[in-house]
Amino acid sequence: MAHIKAANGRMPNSKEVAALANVSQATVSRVFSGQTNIREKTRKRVLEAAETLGYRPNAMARGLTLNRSNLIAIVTIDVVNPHYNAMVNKVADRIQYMGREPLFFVSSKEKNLDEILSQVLQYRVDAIIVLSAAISSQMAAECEKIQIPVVVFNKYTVNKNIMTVCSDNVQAGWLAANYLYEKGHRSFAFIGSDTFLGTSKDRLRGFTDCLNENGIEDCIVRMVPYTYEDGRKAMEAILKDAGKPEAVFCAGDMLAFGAMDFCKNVYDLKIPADIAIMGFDNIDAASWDPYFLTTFEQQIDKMLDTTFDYLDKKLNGEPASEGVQLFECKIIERSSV
Amino acid sequence: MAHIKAANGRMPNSKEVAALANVSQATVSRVFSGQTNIREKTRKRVLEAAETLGYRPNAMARGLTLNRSNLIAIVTIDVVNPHYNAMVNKVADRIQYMGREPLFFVSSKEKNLDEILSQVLQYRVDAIIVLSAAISSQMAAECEKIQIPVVVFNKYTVNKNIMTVCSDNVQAGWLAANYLYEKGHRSFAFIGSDTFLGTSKDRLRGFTDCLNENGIEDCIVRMVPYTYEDGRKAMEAILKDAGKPEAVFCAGDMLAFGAMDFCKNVYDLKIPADIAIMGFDNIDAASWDPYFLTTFEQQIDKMLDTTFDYLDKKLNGEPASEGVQLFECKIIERSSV
DNA sequence: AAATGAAATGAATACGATATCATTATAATA
DNA sequence: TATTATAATGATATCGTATTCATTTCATTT
Repeated sequence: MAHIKAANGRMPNSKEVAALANVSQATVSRVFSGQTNIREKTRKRVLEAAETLGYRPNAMARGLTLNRSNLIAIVTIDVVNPHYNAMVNKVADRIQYMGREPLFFVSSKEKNLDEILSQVLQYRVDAIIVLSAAISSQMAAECEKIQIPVVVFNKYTVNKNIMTVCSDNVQAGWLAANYLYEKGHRSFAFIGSDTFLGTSKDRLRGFTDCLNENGIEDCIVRMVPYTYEDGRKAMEAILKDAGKPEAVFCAGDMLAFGAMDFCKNVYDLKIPADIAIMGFDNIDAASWDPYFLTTFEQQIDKMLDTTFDYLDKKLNGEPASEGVQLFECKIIERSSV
Repeated sequence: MAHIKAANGRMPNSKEVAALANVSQATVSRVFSGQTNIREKTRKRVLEAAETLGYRPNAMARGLTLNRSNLIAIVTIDVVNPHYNAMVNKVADRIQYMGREPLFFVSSKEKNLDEILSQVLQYRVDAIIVLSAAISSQMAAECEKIQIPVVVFNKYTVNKNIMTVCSDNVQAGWLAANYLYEKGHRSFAFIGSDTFLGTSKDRLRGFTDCLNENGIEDCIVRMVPYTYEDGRKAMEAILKDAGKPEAVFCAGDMLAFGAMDFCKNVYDLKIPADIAIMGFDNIDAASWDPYFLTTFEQQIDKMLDTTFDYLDKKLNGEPASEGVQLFECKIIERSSV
């Protein structure tokens, strides 16, 4: 069925469809914007003409008149992290599920977030979801002014006026220490990631808080980037400089894998007999044979529910309250502790 | 610095900026579209006014007049696969690097590709990059008609008129068999993924071709989804049903990991002494201690170069030839063979 | 068949930018 | 200073849709 007749490398517009269907442009518009007051006969004629010409409504023109783009911006950071990537995918899925399209913005070291948001705003997106990055209060104010809802996901922001959906990292850190302490460990190390610095710091704070409560003041701390290699190196540094701790808490499974492999294969330590290791995120590989890592699981789906409930309300003009929503992380017990 | 004065939840437009700066709207437009013929004094005045009002050009209005959106669509499939995710990230990066924005479309089982492309076209994207999915020739024809360049990445398509950038999977399969044969192996199995069925089939074809050339007719074949678990199960089935082959070629590292772990931990086989295993993609984990997997590396960066060279040319109106571009895969030798 | 109200359609305009063409200001030359 | 040539700016049409308001068509009732 050769249904393409667009003349000159341009897509046909509603006017041309109207001409072919012998109706006004307004009628075509009504058919495609799902209005009800259209005679069935007319609607059919219009749809046929559109099919013949290969017509598709122009989203930009529509956006211009409606003053909304049907786009939702996802602002991410540039990092290879299975857990993070999976999260991004889920967010994109949800956006599509609500009938909108995800517009992607990756913030690198060069471009700071404000610069990027400035770009984002050019597209008159319906909403903005920022993953693991901090938004300036100035930019937040601007978004509020022009009524673009913003959700900051997985990054604790102080601003009371924007929606923040985040795991309770401080609590998780505390739980980790508590769990390890109760298992009988008395000397500790922490490997965090400066790629997710805020998150790592929170986890570390909860971790040391709990240790302090139990009268333990010392905790070896290494902050490194976020790769397997970094986990190995951090572990090496810990073992060399400070001697073997009884338990290591890693703010990321990949770091934990590196640490585990280094302990096992270089220092010939048995896990958990000689040293206990705990991770974070529960990525797929955490349940694989060589690791079977005790780790934390974030309630991503619940967090997404909250995020999109909020956005749905906001985008429908219903009231919705901002503020920080914290979600508990759960320990997944395996055999590395 | 309170620089936001947008009145009523609407962003200011160029007219308002013009009024404040005492120039015509056209002049504001010229300043923001980077024209040169503007007196420095005027430009400064305009920029100040814009800053005061928090003005940002409306990308939809601009797109409407220019008849291009500055958006490039990335059409992906919904799958958790580190290698695939990394690829998607890289594509997004490149799009941003060329000054455009990536618009995401995830094609699931429910929505077929044509339906999605129909959506895509509404946004009048400048170009479309389809990852690991097949585009119908009808849709390809339509895109060509309206002059939207399309690149199909990592999925072999027959259509001669659209640009296809793909690893040479048949050759890679052949190379795998050849490599294993030369290492002395004489009985083989293949684990492929029906998530990436076309790719797997090509690799299998090359694999068996080479085996046949060496007088080997038998090859156990399992096609499964794409997870670690699937790799385990496939391996289990192979060992149970067909007995232990000397070498297994997996069309994906995750499958290989599952297969390896099953061999090691359930059947107590030594790798590579008892059984050789070869993977595909060279994801990060392939170089980790527990696996150290011999695998293939795709020349993603070169493929992206080709992709974006093509797009750059097309988008600048320069001639560029379509067709299939195949890229060799390289064996990364480690210790699983 | 005429009158009435509701439903369907058309005409005109707004949305916010770019680009063309006309006009004015500026600089360069005689 | 008068005369050009050129640079800078302004006025206006245009892009493709949605929407308001006016008008026509249709079905229903009398």
